[in-house]
Amino acid sequence: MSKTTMLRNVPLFASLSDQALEELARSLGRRTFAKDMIIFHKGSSGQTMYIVESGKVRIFTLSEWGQEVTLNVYGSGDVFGEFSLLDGLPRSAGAVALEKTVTLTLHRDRFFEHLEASPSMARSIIEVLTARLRFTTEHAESLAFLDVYGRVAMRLLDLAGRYGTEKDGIELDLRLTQSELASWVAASRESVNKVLSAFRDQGLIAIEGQAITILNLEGLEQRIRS
Amino acid sequence: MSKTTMLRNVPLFASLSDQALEELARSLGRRTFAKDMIIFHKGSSGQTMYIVESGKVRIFTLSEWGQEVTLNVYGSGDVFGEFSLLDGLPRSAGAVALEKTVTLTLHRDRFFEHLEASPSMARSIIEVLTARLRFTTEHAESLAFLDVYGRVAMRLLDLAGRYGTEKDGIELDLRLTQSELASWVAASRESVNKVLSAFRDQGLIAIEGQAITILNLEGLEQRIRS
DNA sequence: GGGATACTGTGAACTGCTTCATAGCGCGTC
DNA sequence: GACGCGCTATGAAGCAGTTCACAGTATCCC
Repeated sequence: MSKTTMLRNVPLFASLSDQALEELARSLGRRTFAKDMIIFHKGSSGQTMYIVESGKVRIFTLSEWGQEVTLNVYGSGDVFGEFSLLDGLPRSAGAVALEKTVTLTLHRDRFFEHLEASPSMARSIIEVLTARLRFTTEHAESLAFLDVYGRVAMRLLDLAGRYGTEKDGIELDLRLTQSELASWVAASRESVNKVLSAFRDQGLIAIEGQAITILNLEGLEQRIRS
Repeated sequence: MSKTTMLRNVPLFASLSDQALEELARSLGRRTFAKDMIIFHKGSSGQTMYIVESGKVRIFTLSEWGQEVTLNVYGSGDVFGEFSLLDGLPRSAGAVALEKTVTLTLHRDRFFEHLEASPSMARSIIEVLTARLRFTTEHAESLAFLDVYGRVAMRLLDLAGRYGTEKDGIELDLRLTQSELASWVAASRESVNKVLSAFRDQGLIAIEGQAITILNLEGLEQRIRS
């Protein structure tokens, strides 16, 4: 896939004009990371945004008790590190390559050069950021209202939307343990286990080792409305 | 207070240059609302941002069962309706004047005119939005981890930071009922009542009718670390 | 004042979730 | 193969928070 096409699929840039996009694409660099290589550390002063071209990246931080907690996992086409690109603040979490991964990179200075040259680009970036902020604000509040079933369902749907590979349902082949899933939905590992079992028994999902297949999207969605 | 000074206190515009700010100030209108007047309805296509010059505004929406839920209350110096200004999407909630209130207004078209003229303004807006997004994302997730005590403490501190009037502690003279507070922290009215009583007994706050005075900020902060 | 209305305060029963405990399973390694 | 290790599975006990029920208090209106 061309650099321009990759950029086009980044929500932040999705509504840019073809011309602006191609110019921006020319500023993209490319970096390759071997498996288990650290891409950046929490607290470091980030100046770069990454787009995953191939491979998989884990975003992590340390919990209060020094344990690594996975915040997110990104795959081909996903963007990470864009906050530091935009606001210049230090990285709020670390990133590590889960396998060999190739990324396109965009440097803060390059980005703002383009921005100054193109007012319409500023406008579209602002609109996208605002929409995202609006969504996050509304969404986040609803998290506290949901029970564990709802929160697990929500997270599964989120993952499905981002990684689902269609195949007798939507398959999630992320290698995530129940403990990780638990930390994402603010619940105990045991509760998540029981929720998953319940979903399986209801025919909403299928479980095979660490792979989860979503059989019934709508059923899961209904579990969210508390 | 002058229009320029009001603008300067809006986080979104705080880092603009004096010149840019004064130009923007000239585009501000002024609107006055009588008590209980609707400022805008949920779903309407907003084009305007408001800065409260004097008075008090309640942001509200309807719950699933048709009941009005207060999302926020804004007072002098606060900004509301900025999402629709920035992204052009419909209002996600309604706004009503709680008392006679005077607002400064900024129209979407005016705003973008200035934006196109000033690239550095775009930059600073993007940085502010991103910082806010970053904060919201990180913060919001922690909500689900907190117990009711923590969530109430958090909300009280938030309100204190925005409305606190220093006076033998930080006084919150918002007329908010326990039910409203409860809906903000995703808990039952009864639980909130018990939490408040506990905080009072611990000497963290004082309660007089619907006014709450925070006596011990640090004590409250400690209740947040789950 | 008397009555209606809205809010606060508080106990009792119930429930969802956590914590604790224990067992089983899969996999790598010696 | 046998042991250890990490993950999954499941049941029992405990607890935080909800729901329910009702009493008390302030405020507004006739």
